[in-house]
Amino acid sequence: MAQQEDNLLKKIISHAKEYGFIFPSSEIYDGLAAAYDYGQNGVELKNNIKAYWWKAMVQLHENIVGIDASIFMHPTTWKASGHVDAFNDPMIDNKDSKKRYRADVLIEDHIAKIEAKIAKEVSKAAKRFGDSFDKDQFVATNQRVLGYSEQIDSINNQMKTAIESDNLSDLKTLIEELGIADPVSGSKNWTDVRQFNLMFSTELGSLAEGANKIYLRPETAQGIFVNFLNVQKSGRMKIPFGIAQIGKAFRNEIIARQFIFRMREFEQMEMQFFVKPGEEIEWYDRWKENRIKWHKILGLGEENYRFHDHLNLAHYANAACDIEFNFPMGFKELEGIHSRTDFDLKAHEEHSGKKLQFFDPQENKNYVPYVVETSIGLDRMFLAIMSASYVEETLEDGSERTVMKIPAALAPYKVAVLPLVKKDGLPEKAREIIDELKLDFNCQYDEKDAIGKRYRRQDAIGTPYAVTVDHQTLEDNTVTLRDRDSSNQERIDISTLRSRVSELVSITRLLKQL
RNA sequence: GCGGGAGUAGCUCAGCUGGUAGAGCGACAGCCUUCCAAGCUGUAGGUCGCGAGUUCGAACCUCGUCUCCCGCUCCA
Repeated sequence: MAQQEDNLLKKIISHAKEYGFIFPSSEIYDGLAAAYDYGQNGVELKNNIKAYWWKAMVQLHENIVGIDASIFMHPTTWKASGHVDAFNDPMIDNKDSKKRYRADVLIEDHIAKIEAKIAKEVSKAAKRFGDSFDKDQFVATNQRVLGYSEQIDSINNQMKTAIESDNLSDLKTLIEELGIADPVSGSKNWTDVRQFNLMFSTELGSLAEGANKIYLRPETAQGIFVNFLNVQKSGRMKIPFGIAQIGKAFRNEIIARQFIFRMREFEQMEMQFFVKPGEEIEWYDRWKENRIKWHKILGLGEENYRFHDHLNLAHYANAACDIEFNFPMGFKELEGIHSRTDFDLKAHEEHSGKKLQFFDPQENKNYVPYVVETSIGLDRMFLAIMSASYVEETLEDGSERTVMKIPAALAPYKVAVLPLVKKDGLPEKAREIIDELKLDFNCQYDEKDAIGKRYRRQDAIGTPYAVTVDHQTLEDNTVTLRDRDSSNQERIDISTLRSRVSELVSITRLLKQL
């Protein structure tokens, strides 16, 4: 089974390349790890996904508006958001077990062991002294406990100094002096401590001396938070309201793999919804429901989705879950829905000195709104659609076809117009038809090779409908409309073609179900 | 970053003990053909991932390097 799934991912990667969906970045130079380019068909699919999301969020909600914030942001943004501290981890590897640990966590675990010793002393003493036991006094006077406490303080100080001054070799020395062993193997054979900063940085300003270090945003959310007041004031928005954004984000992942699932440059579709404090859980639940519906309407299979509730919440959240999708490599995060409390806006208030509050006329008071976030990885959504759509079918006559059953509304091309043969005026008639259709739909024209082969080509890129012009067309102005998934054909009048196709492939049809 | 596997035409792969680089499919042009990868003719496309070394001679042997896949790790 696992092997089958691996094969599926491989097949999708290979199909994506062969049919112009996704190419490895700078491939002629051997590629660049974990960077991919969207090709001629990929970009169409990607744009359609964006359109479906944007319409569902912005167009359908009168209290949600969009923005497009800059990728570069003031460096203080990332101090406020916590990324400068939290995205900066000192890591150390054990050479024997090949396990990697955060150096500070190893030291903290060691401290926890000493604390456990103190606790043991305390409980022993408590037994000895019975009811007359004064814990605070014991801790303050017992020589052994005092010794442990001193150890802890000393280790903490050394660790803090080392981390704050970015002195990684001191950190390693500390680990060695404490005799910290790999919890798995017991080995003390450590590599040097290395800093992993997940944010990409660059210099702003052309002169190196005057240059300021700035970061490529590791998430799009902060662009929304810093514009909270701008949008609220200029758009006369009233709580509850949302701000949506589609844009690139960058993370220098230690390991970026699994095709476009984890890339260092990726695109997010995020919506931050600002609510009255105390109502956030109610809205969190509503957005969970709304978002899963958005996914299921696409028809990729309801069994391919599940919620995963977070038990360990991030520092800013009071509720969080993922919508997971059944990718070829198993169920993995596709979208996150987080109740971020007022953490971000408050942090930006503190760092900027600006009030980021909403005056509630009903309550007649100001407050910092709470935030419910929905954040979906566009590239992951792309992969989800590719993997759920890829089908190898054996036909009745025993031949095989590979068909991308991409939801019609998202397919790169909506219609292929095909003259049955390349003579008798059929190509001319087909051109007439496509000239009309291309005003509304992304169309393809193809007259090369036998008709069956042309159908298969369209199947491979997921074109949901094919219009075939035959000799009867010249007589009565009718064509056949072939359905990609069933291969069934219906004969319809050319004059009804546009409305018929529109009905089948429009995003509107999906939106109505939301 | 560590360990394992792999890299030859657009794709799937063959290529013997080191001796001038191959097939099928696909692509392109044309012929033929009235509905699901038919047939015929022709064409294009590879310094065998890259770089060094050994050798008279390297796709093949050695070393290095890059990229991809799997596992570990990480994942706001």
